[in-house]
Amino acid sequence: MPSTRFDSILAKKLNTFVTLSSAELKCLEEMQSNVMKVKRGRQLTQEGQTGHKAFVLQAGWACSYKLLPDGARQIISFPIAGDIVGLRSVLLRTADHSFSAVTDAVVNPVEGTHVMRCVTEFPRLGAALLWAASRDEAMVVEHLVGIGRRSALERTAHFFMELAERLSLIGEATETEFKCPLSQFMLADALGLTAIHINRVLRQLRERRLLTVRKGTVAIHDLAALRKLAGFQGGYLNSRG
Amino acid sequence: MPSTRFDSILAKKLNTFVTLSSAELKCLEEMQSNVMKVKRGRQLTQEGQTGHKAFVLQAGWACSYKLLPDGARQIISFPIAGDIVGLRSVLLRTADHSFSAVTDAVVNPVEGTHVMRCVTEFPRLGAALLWAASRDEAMVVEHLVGIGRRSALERTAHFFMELAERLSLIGEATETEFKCPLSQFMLADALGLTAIHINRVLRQLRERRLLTVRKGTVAIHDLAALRKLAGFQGGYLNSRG
DNA sequence: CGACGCTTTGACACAACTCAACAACCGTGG
DNA sequence: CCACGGTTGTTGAGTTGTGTCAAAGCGTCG
Repeated sequence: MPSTRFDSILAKKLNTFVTLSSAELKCLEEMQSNVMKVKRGRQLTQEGQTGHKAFVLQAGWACSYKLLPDGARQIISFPIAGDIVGLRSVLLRTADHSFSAVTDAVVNPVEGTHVMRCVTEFPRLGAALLWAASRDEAMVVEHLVGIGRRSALERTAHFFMELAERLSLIGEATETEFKCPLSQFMLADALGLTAIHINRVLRQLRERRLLTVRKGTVAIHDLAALRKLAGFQGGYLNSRG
Repeated sequence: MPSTRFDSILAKKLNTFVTLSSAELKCLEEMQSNVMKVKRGRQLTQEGQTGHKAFVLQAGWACSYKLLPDGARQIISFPIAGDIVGLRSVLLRTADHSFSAVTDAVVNPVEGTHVMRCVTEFPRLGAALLWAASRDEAMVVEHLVGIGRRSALERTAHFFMELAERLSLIGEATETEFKCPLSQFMLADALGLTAIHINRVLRQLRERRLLTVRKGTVAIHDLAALRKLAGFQGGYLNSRG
């Protein structure tokens, strides 16, 4: 049994998919040896940039997004601790999205070549990373479905359900509550809405006694009703699918 | 120089990313040895299904989509010849989307385990497949941005620009025209709109002398204006980034 | 204390949806 | 060959969800 005391949060996550050998764990930890603290709001990757790194997020919140010519922003995802960002951009030669810290955060920059070496040397580790990437992609797809075919209310409910589940998997959420440092502007840019409309939606969720957002924490009042409203099927989030 | 006469369309595509050795090509062709004809409308993968295969599309059009409880449908993508479908579902144990043939089509079912073997035995081939997967994901992201932040008109223009580029890469489109067997209902479900509204948008594109869709073929009248309207940056589609 | 960022609310505008009807097309079978 | 039914496309009128503009409340931090 490999040591667990010094496992990174990423290792814990991948371990739910396949149990990694100590050699594989060692490789994974080496990959994350380079630590970097970043201030909130700091941009780490710029869309269109080449010669970039991937990042493992150790602590804090981040967001990946694209900007349009008219200044509009679409947020793709909110990576949290244990998530990998920019793996895709390593394969395509040029980053297809930007990436910023939402809160003060800790990240590990990783060279693309380093990742490739790990993957070819330890195929099982490669498979685990692929699984994580697939999970991320499934989240983007679910996001697409939400924006395309769910009402603002359903979409917002779904967003918080997914977030709750993800945070709970890393022990940062209970059944009834979790921290969430996202402003209504960010929620709006993620959900394809206006900050003003998000505000109205949040009020409705509050008045229906489903969910309250206040001072950076989300309180869930009626989980069952929320899941029903959102049509939430969390199967794509954990490895036991 | 490896033979090109018997290369599959997938091999051609991957070859633009890295030049494959004959051993790698052989492995790739073996992967595609299992041929299967499917009638239009036929569903090949069902969301939630486990123990599924991936598919390489050789000819014809397909679509991958998700259905919502209320019967609404969101189309994720329209795979065309040379595209791989369902790779992600192989990693996650359960398919996260459905997959149907839009026209009569020819596909190669591929076992997930077979893919994994190819990847571990030929890392460069694995990298090439990863590149293709990254490209597909970038398309989904761009799709998300469109639905979230572009108007119906811009979004539709962008959709056709991307399609034109993809088809042109496999030699199925000229600068001014290509075949497109998608009904307005499908366009609607892809673009997060109503068929009725798509119809109005298409009329507008026609009246502005930008693009005409008629009888399954799309005629492009003003490429430059369309790209500008759509804010189209096709960099994510080809391997020269 | 003022300034700034974020939230909240109201009144109004507009893009996209719904409902309804009809026209064009296509494959099928008589 | 034509008649037919079903699918797809087209158009109009009216509705609604979400965006826009404007203003005020609230917290926090310097």
